[in-house]
Amino acid sequence: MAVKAAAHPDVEEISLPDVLSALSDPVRVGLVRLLSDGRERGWGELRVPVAKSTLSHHLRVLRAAGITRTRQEGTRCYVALRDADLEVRYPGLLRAVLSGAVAEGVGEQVHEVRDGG
Amino acid sequence: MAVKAAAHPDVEEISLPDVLSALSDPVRVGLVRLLSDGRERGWGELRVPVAKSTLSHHLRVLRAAGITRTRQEGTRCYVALRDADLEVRYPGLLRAVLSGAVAEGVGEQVHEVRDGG
DNA sequence: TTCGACGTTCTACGAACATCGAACAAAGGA
DNA sequence: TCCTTTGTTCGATGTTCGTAGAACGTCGAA
Repeated sequence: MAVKAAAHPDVEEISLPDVLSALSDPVRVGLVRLLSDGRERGWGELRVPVAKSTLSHHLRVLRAAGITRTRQEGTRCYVALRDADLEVRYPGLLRAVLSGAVAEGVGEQVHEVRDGG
Repeated sequence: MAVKAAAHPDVEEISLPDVLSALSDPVRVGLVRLLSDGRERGWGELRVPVAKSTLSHHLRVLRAAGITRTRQEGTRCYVALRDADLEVRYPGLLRAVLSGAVAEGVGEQVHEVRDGG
């Protein structure tokens, strides 16, 4: 199914090992970096050097860990960071991870593409 | 060898994915929680519900990730948290992880044992 | 209805991981 | 020297993960 009622854990259900495990993959960290400005992205805007099934897998892991939220609009899906929820659950964690990732260049393989880019 | 020149990465060599991956295991989080008061522990003081080879493995992962430091004294080994190094490398990360772990009870399977306890 | 675009799921595979038991090596004491 | 203690390493096992290709389902347009 192109559009599915993606399972998003409630804030209370987010688990620390799941979050850290999800963030231990450079591709997923790159996605989080891209989304860290708070703007939502369509999946077509994501440029990741993996097959689309693999990207779907990574986005599912992020979603299941409670790190991102997916919204459907017609056939297209949009993904956004759940930064507020994460801040409530793990204050300071996201910022610490992001600044570390930027400093080390983790996730630079993930890029963004403008419409028609 | 009971005593080995354990490989500790330099502060500059610590990698974020390695750190997050190391912290995504509840047993290792429990060890970090135990050490989070800054006190050094002898391995005999660590009560973990795993075989000693498994404990050795977990401590090696933590050491290789740069999270802990191991010191040898005779036949015994002592382990301590590299909290200062981690704070330099990833400011706020350790505290965020620890408070989340405490809130969720992650790593409670790891206990401490006093001499003769 | 037919077609194309989009994302999910299935299946498969190699790599990495957590775990254990057993064998091994080094330091200290009897 | 022999033995105990302590921690490492090896071999084996079952699981999970990252990855990809192929098939499928859904939506919108023609």
